[in-house]
Amino acid sequence: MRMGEFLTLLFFYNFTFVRILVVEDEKKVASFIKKGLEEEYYSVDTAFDGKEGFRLALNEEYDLIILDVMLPYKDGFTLLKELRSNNVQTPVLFLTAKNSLTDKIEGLNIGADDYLTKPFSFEELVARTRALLRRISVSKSTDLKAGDLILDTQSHKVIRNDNEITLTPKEYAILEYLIRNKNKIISRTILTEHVYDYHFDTDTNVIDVYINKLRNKIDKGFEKQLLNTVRGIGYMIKDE
Amino acid sequence: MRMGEFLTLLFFYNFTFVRILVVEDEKKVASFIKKGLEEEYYSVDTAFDGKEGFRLALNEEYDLIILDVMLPYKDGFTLLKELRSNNVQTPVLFLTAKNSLTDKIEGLNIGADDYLTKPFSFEELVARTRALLRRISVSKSTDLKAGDLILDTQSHKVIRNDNEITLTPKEYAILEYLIRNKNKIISRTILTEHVYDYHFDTDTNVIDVYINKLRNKIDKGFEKQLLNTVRGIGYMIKDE
DNA sequence: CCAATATATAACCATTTTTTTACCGATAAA
DNA sequence: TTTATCGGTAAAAAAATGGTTATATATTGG
Repeated sequence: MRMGEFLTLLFFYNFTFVRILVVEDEKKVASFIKKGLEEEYYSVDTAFDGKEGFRLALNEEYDLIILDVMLPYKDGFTLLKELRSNNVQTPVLFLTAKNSLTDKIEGLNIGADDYLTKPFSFEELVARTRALLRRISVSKSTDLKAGDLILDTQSHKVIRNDNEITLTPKEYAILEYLIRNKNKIISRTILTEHVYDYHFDTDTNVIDVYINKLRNKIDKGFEKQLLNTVRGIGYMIKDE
Repeated sequence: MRMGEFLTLLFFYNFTFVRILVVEDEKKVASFIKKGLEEEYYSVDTAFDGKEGFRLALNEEYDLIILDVMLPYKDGFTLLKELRSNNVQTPVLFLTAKNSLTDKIEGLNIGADDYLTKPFSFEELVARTRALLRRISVSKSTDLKAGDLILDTQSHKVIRNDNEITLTPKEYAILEYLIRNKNKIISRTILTEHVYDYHFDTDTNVIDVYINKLRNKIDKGFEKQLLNTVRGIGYMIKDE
């Protein structure tokens, strides 16, 4: 694989999902946020202490970090400072337990992009999240197209020939990746790696099976077949 | 004048702010309109480009939007279309720079309530503003609709197919929220947050149970199902 | 054309999510 | 006090999804 291709893949990998890291020691709160944000179609990781949060923020690529101030091992302020000094510029939304800290944050101005005082409404959290993501112009709201097929990234539905087709999450994930990389040959390995977290060889034919399911849903009965197989390699969605 | 009357007058003239958003990139024109309307006791916000206008219109609650057609970043037509698709039904008064566009507006009929061709007299603007506000305050119905279902926000009753259905308070609360946000996917988290005051995870299936109760009351026996489930996320009321 | 290999498809099952039913306690009405 | 209604819990039933496996079909090189 040439470097150019590799970079292209990385590029698309990052923009397919909007990734959010939640660093919060109260597991209930953490899983509540995770669940809620996932219902908004974000991809969410959680960390329960400062160290783990730091490790993840440093090694993975997130579009947003939601960060509790009070954390075991390493508090939010320190964590953020260390991230910034490691050149991690991911926007951060602070969660503060007490009102008293609010001024501190405003005063400190240590690079947090926004903050929220507990207890907060989930809707508010979503609003701030959207605002921050918009600010750095990460958006998942534009429709994707390939030929006469429209992929609605909001509702995860597909429209072709005026009728609406519902996709399952897995079907959607595969189709989205293929459309984002349309006119490029996508190998099964890459596709698997993207849709699953497998970073190793799996001798399974899930991808083939899902391609078949997708074909039944989006290509069946149409003149032009969007899902093309590239023998020996993988698949490609064509759109001139 | 009795005190009561006085208060009533005060109430109507001062305390019920009629909020108007002016989206206009020519700052001179914008501030001219703002100043003039404020002298008429309206509360006026301004935005100088389409994006900012969209943000404000979406997040604040205006009674009227005065919208220039030619705007940076996002033209007036697009802006309006996006607002409508986000269920913002605020009446819009268009400002068009050229006469030639006039017909277009009439033809397009994209949901503008009135328009004014530049240059206009301020008096004319005020007149149209009054007319629009009057029109909506008269026609303002307390009922909510989705398809052939009518939700009476006064009596908390529902009418579908000519027969009246009584809802319990909880049923009503859920249905009202869904209808107010119709054609949008509403996650269980958001729905729970609105119907209850929980701002944390509740590991319960009340929402599902109530959806079931609602379905029995409003969807049973009908061809078109209003309450759609979005697997893994929540529910949505559809109405095209 | 045949054997080898790759892909497509159908059937199937485990798991997860949603729907439905039954029931319980609190509160209001009779 | 008894009865009915409502809000909510819990668990069974039903449906959708994810994925495996087996088999059929297609493609390629020799």
